[in-house]
Amino acid sequence: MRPEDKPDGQKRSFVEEARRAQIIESAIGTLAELGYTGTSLARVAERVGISKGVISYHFAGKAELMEQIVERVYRDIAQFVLSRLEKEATATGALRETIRSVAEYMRDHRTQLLALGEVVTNLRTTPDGALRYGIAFNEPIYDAREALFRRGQQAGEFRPFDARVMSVTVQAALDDMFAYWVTHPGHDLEAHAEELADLFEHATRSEDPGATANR
Amino acid sequence: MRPEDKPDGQKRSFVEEARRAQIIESAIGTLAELGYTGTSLARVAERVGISKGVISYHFAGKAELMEQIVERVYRDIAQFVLSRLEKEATATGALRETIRSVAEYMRDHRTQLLALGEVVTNLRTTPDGALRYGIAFNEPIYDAREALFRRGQQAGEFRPFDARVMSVTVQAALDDMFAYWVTHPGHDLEAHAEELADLFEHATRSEDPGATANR
DNA sequence: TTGTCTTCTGGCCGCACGGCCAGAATCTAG
DNA sequence: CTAGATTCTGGCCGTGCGGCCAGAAGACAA
Repeated sequence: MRPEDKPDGQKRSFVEEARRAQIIESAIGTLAELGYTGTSLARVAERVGISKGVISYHFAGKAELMEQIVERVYRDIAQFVLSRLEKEATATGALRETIRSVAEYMRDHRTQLLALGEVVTNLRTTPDGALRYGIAFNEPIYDAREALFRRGQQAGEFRPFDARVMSVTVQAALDDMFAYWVTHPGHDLEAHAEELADLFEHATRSEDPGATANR
Repeated sequence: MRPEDKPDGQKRSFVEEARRAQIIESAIGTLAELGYTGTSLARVAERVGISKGVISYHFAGKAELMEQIVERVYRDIAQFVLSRLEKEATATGALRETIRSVAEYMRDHRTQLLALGEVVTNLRTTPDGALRYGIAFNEPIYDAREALFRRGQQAGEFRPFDARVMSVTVQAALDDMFAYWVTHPGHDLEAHAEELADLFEHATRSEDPGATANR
């Protein structure tokens, strides 16, 4: 019996889990180098040094492999950033720390994030051609950040603005900071992040400097 | 002799140009609906109601067809936005008008911009797997907007900030405004654009309100 | 050592793709 | 009307893909 046919989830052997991780990492590397179109099961297998059939043995198909990549990378970055935010009391500080921590994660996980981008913008599972993830994929991020902005507005730290638009824009700024850094290897990622933090501090802060308490 | 073998460019017959345009439009529609992977020459031909070979007759290959799409859409939007900017005297006004005009273009050219995005993020012509366009594609936009920001800074309208980061971020905000609108059909694009204009006005304006003249 | 369960190999299958071409159809100039 | 140029058809070709499987190889408990 092939293990990927199991109902869902529990009790995978250690060896099996190791193989799955190995294949996932190979797929991540291939995605980052050759893009989604260039990532065939044959190439992923070759990079590990195994036969192509092993992937079919451990994963239900190419789609499941891709989804595992998204799940793993997404969970990882979310955990990293959220753990950093716990220490921040003010909304202003949390916003700046969001940008800093994301930049730091990008610096140390370039390959994973490139792969994530490839899958999110290309994987289609339904026959109608709709993207499996797409932008809607960011919705949980938008929601969380929106809540942060509202808190800052109620505390008087932030001026009144559309929290949803601000959330979307922050995410866009972070995504393109990454994309720009990837294509400009000499670019100073840290400085870019600080510049972004300043940018959004100016964009969000209350017009009246004295109104720090709740009005 | 096949017309696509001509040295480059001039004297294409009217009929031929019409066919090329027809095929390009079909490709744009297909890209917008089914994405890059789903856009085969067969499907593009089917949508026009012609044989697949006609595309090979009028274009050197799939890559040339895709490049023609980019060239056409890119030139169109650039012309639209630049014509709007001519009327603006101040850097602040030009920034706001940039955002407004791009949003208006998006509203009226949804399909074209979807297709442009598909090609830019997927077309690879070199065997090493590098993207044909990628983010570097935005470089002329960055340069022009950077010049605008510097002018505003010298005029005292804008605070000191990194003009390159601000340029990249404005473009990111516009791109994601489009992406968000595409996935949320009920979203108010115009309101989003105004919100963005406010956002960047706060982000860029000089700290000292009195310093409107050159210092 | 033997038997069973897990894991892997190597290769085959059908499919969709982009490219290509021989010849048919259509248009146009003389 | 005729001859040549332009445009199109329909189908064939090689390639690479994801999926699949029969049987070999390895791990391990009895």
